[in-house]
Amino acid sequence: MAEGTKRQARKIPEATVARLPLYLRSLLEAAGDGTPTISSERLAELSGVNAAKVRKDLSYLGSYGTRGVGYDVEYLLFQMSRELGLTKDWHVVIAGLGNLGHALANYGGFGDRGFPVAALVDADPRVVGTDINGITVRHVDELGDIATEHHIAIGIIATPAAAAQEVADRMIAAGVSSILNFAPTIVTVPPEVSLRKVDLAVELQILSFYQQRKAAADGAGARLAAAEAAPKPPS
Amino acid sequence: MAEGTKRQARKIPEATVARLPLYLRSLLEAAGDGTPTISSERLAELSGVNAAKVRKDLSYLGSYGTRGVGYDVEYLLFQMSRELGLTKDWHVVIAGLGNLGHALANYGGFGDRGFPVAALVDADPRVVGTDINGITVRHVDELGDIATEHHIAIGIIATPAAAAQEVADRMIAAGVSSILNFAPTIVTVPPEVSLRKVDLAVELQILSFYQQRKAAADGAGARLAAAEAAPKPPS
DNA sequence: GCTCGCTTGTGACCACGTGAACAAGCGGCG
DNA sequence: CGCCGCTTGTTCACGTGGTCACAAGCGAGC
Repeated sequence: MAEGTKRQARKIPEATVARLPLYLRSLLEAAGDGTPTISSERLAELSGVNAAKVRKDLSYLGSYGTRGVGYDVEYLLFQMSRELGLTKDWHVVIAGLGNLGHALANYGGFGDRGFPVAALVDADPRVVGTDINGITVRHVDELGDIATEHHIAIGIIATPAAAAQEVADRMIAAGVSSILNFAPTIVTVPPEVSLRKVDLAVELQILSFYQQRKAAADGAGARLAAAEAAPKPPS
Repeated sequence: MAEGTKRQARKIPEATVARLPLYLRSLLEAAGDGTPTISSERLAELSGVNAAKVRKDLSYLGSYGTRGVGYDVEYLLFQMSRELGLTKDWHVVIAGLGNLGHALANYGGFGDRGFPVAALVDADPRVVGTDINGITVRHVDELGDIATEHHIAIGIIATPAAAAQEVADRMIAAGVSSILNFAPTIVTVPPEVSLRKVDLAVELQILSFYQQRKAAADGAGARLAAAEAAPKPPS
């Protein structure tokens, strides 16, 4: 116990981690209805996955269910919140206050879910100093002070693509170790920093691909085949 | 060839499809610099993946490279755009004009990338009739007319969670067959409809999980272990 | 025209995640 | 107190995706 090797936390697969928030939301819903216990099957239905996966995912957290009965909703909520690190608030900073950044700053849903927006930064002098949802926008150069001042660990990048890497670097230098990137570009970070990205254009293009396939299936095969047979480019 | 079985298009793995837009963006960047050809290694670097994966992904589209040289940027751009269905515009409708919907409607990036916003709908009578970015918001009841009128195949849901399923159902009834859901809830659709979801709170919670792990690794193991040993809920 | 270096395309292998099936175990009922 | 139904937790088989390594093939240079 007092060994030099610290006890390794259970290894939870990434795919499972990505589903935990879904379960959490479903559990909150069930708790709101006053349901005392919930079966894996019901939880699966609410979360849009299948029951076997739910049980396996939950088993990574521990054996919190009761055979023949199900899972105690409140208890599971507590354990899951703890595992997800939601027992404390995580202050976030939003960088870039264009259309999207503005919307994110105004969106109250973050604070409700334990992610209060503690600070806003931008590089544009016309935006710096303005007030959004009660928070004054400060200059991106002040990131270091802001981050230590508010104990910020999570940063959201909503800048244009060209500025994203620069902003990410500054955030990391300021001690931010988790970044959510909305800018349509690749941002590289050191391995100890977590990075997730959300790209709206990419999502639409993926939908477009399948839409295209559906359209092509409706008898447009010939045209497609012809295009495929097009000669290589001029050498 | 004139068989009853229509020629099956190459099967492209979902994971590959999700990366194609990244390659496309990198190729556009390279084309902007005037680069005539690009190697898989360079393309990998620009897209943030590894070279072997790039080659395998591109090979699903066909043998469009030249050994010893690389890929012709313009030609590959053309082939990829065609495969992704980006040779034509896809008109989209946005449902729900709260903070996020508003930002999406104002965001010019969609039109530029071939996804012009053709219509806006909302259920709130105070919002219906207002003008956003030159488009008049119409009532969600008119979805059927609007969809056929504008040939809309892609819908974006930016409503509150409670309304999302209802809106999705209406979109599908109106002929929309691809949906991008921003509402924090599970939406179920028939199998022939494509659905993708983006949930900001979920993304933050995933980051929170890993942040929590990092924090726990810094000597807070004892407290964690204690919490884990907590007794089961009152029976 | 031949060789050599470079880059693609692909086959084999491995890891991970998924889905089904089943034993273990809990609570309720007779 | 023992049986029975129900639900979990786990095991096993499978499919998908990722990585590596290498043969195939193209172009340049001599």
